[in-house]
Amino acid sequence: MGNSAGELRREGRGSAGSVWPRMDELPYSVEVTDTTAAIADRFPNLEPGAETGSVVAVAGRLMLRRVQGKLAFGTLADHTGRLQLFAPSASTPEFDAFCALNLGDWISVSGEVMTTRRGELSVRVDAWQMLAATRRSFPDKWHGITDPDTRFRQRYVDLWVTENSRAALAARSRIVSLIRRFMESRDYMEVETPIFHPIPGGALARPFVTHHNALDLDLYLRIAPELYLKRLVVGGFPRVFELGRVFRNEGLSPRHNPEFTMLECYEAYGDYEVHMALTEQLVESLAREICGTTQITYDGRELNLSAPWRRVPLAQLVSETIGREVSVHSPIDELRTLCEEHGVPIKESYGTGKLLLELYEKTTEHTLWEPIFVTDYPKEVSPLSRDHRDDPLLTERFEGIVAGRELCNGFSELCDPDEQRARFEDQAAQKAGGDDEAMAVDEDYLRALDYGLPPTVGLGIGIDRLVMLLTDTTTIRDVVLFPTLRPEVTE
RNA sequence: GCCCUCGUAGCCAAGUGGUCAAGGCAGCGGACUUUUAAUCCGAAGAUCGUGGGUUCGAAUCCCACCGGGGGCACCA
Repeated sequence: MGNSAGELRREGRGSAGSVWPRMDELPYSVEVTDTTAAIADRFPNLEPGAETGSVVAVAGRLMLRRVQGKLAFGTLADHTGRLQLFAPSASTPEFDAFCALNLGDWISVSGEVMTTRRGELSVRVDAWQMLAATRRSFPDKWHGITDPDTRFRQRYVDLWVTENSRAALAARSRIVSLIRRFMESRDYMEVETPIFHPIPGGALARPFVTHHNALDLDLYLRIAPELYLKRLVVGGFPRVFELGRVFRNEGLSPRHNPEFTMLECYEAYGDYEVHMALTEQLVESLAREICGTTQITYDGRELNLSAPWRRVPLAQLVSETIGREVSVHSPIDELRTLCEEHGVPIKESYGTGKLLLELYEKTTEHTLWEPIFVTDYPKEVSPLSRDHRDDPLLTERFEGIVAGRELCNGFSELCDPDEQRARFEDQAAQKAGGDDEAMAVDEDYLRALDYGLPPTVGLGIGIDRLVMLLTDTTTIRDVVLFPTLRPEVTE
């Protein structure tokens, strides 16, 4: 593909000459009193031909322009919306230059708020100045950009011409802000733990590797903050959360970006029931704030996010799907046969827990639409979760599934250092056996557990997917400002 | 990584073997004092992603490469 940057061209400009504007003529600052939305809010019901006597100063980009000889109309866009500019030649300073503005130019305008004969709310251009010129032409003013590649690479243009883009990304910002407020209102303390990890841990995933020169040390970009956050609980902070980027060296898809944002939080003295309640309350409150309702539409289907959500053990769900009673206690050959029957690829090394999980993921997970907590995952596939109080082969772990996709993962935390060491060693053996995603033994984390981790529950929520859910978008690239792409080829 | 699919001017977009590759927007020149994607007139703008090949003839068919999208695999 070619270099698809906007065409570089700025000539003519009517009588204003070919070098206009000169960069040294552009202002260093400008007064702005109002956003376009604030003006629309303040004057909701003006009659046609009204004059308000109210003078405002607005700034943004000129998105449309309608010049008719001695009278010109413009449409100014800012981050809140659009507003018409009304420019009669008799009163507009440098009227010809105003008419010669290009679509996309940054300008500021001050003047009286009024309405036209047709009743359109406008600002009369009593004074104006250019703030920055576009020297590349803006996309088609009606069609915008349709090519996703161009949209993601030139997000700075996309945000102006694709309303959904701007709306989804603004919603993301608001969701992140609301999450912070929610957590703080429950006495959680926000912390920042390392992104460089000497031992990647806290999740099953392949990490990115980097290198520190002075220490001559390979470091890994974190795949999860989990183990550091639990060290902080050991350190005496009973409620901590981190809202930050994690990195996983995996394929890209409409639901995967190599760097994504995760909320992780830990609460001492609680078990997994506590965080199931927290999750459903958080999601419900976000839905109310962002969507105005808990009865949302996602990908064309209705979905009710109201708490409480169903809680169903994983083995029970699988049993319902395949019409046969199964559990981690089922004979391993029976589970292998069932996997085969359902077209689930398996490995010799899989125990009953892993086989059950595979069955669940391939046959059941995608069928779950309404929010549900799938609980009591096999110990074999949950190396950081605490044993289930009623069944030694299970853990007190849950995943929240919404619209057929995993939204979060949480569990009563494994506090027993000996048991944790055994689980780490089991993981390390799998890693030695060629599993790139298995965990390594983290001796310092084990030392922390030796000092005592109180009963604790932890939770991780994928923020990108949560934003997708609440903004009704089906591709993660629509909720990530600058999604990972191959570098553009430039000649 | 594998499979399918797409790539025509700054943007949108017709054209699927046959004269000099439609049209629109933006940009440029001109007309126009209440428009709403304003309208009208004029001129200009294209290595048809890149490189090979088949053919008398390729945007169109074949191969490779580059980039995108979808799916599979893996995960959140």
